[in-house]
Amino acid sequence: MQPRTARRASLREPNEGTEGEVAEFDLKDFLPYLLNQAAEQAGLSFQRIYKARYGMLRTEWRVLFHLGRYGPMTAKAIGMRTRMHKTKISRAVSALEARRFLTRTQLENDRRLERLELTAVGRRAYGDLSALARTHDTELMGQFTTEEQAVLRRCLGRLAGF
Amino acid sequence: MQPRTARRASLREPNEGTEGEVAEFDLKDFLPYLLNQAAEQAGLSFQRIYKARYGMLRTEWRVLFHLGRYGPMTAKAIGMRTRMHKTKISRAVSALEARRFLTRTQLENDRRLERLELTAVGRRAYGDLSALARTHDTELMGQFTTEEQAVLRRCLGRLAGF
DNA sequence: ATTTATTGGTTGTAAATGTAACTAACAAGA
DNA sequence: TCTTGTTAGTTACATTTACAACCAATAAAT
Repeated sequence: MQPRTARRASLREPNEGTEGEVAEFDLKDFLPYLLNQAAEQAGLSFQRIYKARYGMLRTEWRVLFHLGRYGPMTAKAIGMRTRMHKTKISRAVSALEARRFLTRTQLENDRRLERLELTAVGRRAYGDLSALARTHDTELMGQFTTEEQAVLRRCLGRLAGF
Repeated sequence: MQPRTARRASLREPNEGTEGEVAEFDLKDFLPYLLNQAAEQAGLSFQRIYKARYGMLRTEWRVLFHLGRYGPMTAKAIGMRTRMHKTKISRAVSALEARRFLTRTQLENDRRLERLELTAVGRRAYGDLSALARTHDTELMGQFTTEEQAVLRRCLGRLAGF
């Protein structure tokens, strides 16, 4: 059920300008793609650490980090800082609570809110992971010059909307 | 069931050095986080386009792009170029085939392989989307100076492992 | 030839995510 | 007070993804 001539399909015919004319641009030149690939690669080794060491998800690590770095706050506050969706936060908080990394306390003045606060265990995990994060960051950045680092941070911050 | 004194929990006590000493570093300074946020933001508007206009997923857009840009090739070849896992590619190819964006042809010399090739419809979608992608890229990059753009591309490429 | 390994690709299942609908608490208006 | 509307957070369900097991074709080894 194949075309009669076994025409050994040529798999590399570079296909210039499908629609007719313009200079082709590569996927590697497409900023969103580049960013995605870079983010994926850069996050990988650290992701493995908090996953293996504490069985944590990225969302959980982020929540832990926020509470460790900025002190007790509500889920809503975390949401505003990280732009994580509230359902993600809700689940991350539940998971962290289940592992005794944090406690919730309903606020008296508004019982919809709860103050989230790390336990001693949670603080220890935060200390451990944030130190590793810093190291990881230093390693990643180490391959660039000081100027490159500055540009990189500035541009990424801008793109991220900070 | 609350502590006796309604101690109006203070939600902002900046928490200096949980473990004791070191200068704190912010999540915004953590490269993987920055990259993720930037990638998410940068991809958003374009993602909406291919989703709304062609009901496509990111994986599908990538496969479409590869075939459109580099011509017919096997799933394996796409995998090597994009570092997408083979299951993702497999499903993306199925979806694109179902929508008549591509055809598969078993290769004669090795019947495990199939040559994937865009149909006219697929090529039209590719033309449309890649033009939009280029525009989107230009807009994103437009906010930076030429030097910044160069640095950004170089650093991201390095981080991505290209 | 007949195992044995490898490779390209698919499928099944569990985990993770997005989205919408929901609950409870507060707030405003009448 | 009694709607009506908002807000913080949770839950349910559908979609995506990850990971492992799988199948069929080829290649290598005996």
